Amino acid sequence: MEEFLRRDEHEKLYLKLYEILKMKIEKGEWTVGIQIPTEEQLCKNYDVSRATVRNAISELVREGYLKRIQGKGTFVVKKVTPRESITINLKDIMKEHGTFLHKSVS
Amino acid sequence: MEEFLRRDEHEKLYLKLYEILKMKIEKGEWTVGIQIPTEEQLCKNYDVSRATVRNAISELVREGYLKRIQGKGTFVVKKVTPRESITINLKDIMKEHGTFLHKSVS
Amino acid sequence: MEEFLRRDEHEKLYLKLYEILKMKIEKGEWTVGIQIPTEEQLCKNYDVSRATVRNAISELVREGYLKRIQGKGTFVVKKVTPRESITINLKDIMKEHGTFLHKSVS
Amino acid sequence: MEEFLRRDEHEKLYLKLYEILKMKIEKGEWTVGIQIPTEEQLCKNYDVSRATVRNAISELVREGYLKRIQGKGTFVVKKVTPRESITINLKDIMKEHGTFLHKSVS
DNA sequence: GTGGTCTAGACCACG
DNA sequence: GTGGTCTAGACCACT
Repeated sequence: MEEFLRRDEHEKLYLKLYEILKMKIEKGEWTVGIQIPTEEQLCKNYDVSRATVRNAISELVREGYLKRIQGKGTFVVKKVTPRESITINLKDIMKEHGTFLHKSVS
Repeated sequence: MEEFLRRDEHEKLYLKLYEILKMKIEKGEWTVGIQIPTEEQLCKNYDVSRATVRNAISELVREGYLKRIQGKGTFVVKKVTPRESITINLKDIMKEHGTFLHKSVS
Repeated sequence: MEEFLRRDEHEKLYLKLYEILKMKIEKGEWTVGIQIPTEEQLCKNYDVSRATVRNAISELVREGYLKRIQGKGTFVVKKVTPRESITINLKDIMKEHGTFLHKSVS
Repeated sequence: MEEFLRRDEHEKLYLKLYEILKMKIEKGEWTVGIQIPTEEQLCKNYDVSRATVRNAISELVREGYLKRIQGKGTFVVKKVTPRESITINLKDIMKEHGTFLHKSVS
């Protein structure tokens, strides 16, 4: 509900969500230690399936920003520093998924 | 299974399939709102490759008759009115998408 | 929604639900082969926790009336014959699973 | 068809499949460079869903034994040496998934 | 015709 | 009542 996830571009949905969630950590909306919304809730907020949500979160877990604890929730464990933000991370993503982000973000 | 798609003529396969599918909408066999068979199924039914099926469907999507939704299926969204029939339509297409149809069609 | 599950009595909640579900099979409301409502749905219908629902279903699975298939659902696999009715059955359960039912049932 | 994947034990299906596939590499049935069966085929062979197959393969990709190439297939890129086999790997798995494999394998 | 993403929705394991 | 696994089956991107 809060944000928007446009389907039109030829960009992967789960990567769009990944960027949004990462931004929340970088901007300080989600600080280290807090529990983020449940997967179910994120499904509703962004109107995507749970697989898409899990895919986005998994990437952030792989990078060490989030930690999942079964039965409890998903938590922020590392801050995203602005400089190691999007542009830099794109390289990691591109390594794994090939080029596809032609994006900017000031 | 149902139909047959002969390769012999010097006509593009996907255009033959395109005509068949369009006819189904025009004849009312496929009405607005219904989900058409999956790409996989169409491959089997007409014994053609995935690319051929997607090419045919893509044309119908471009013309606004079908709509694809990833993870869900392909749906009929507009009726084909009889008068804008096959032969005529191909001309329209060629006009609009000159680069798309590399010619042909007897 | 349909039924009500009062917490007041000194009876285990999951046993009340167990009785209700068993009755549905006995009465023929749920016949062999059908899929019963999801655990999630039962939680809502009777306003109980997931654990309560799973406890009740587990007992019916143990007795051979229901079968759970991950990713698919829970199904009725054996009819409850009227004569092996509730009160009697609880005794049987207690005999077989002494440690399972920690007692009670007025 | 070839193997068997018993559902009964409380072990994750995708890990059972993971072990089977890994064994094929270790035993030399699948050698470096060859293309393994398609995901679709593995679904049929072991009667599991594609998600389960992908989960099993993903683990082997993470460990560097397999490599997926979109549009082409999945290939063996590193041999499983017997000594770094199951027992040792279990540590990695246990780190990620907690204890659950009580397994042996000579 | 392969692997990649996505949907929808179920039960499972753990707090 | 959360995250974890699983099913079933669709379209997408690429070769």
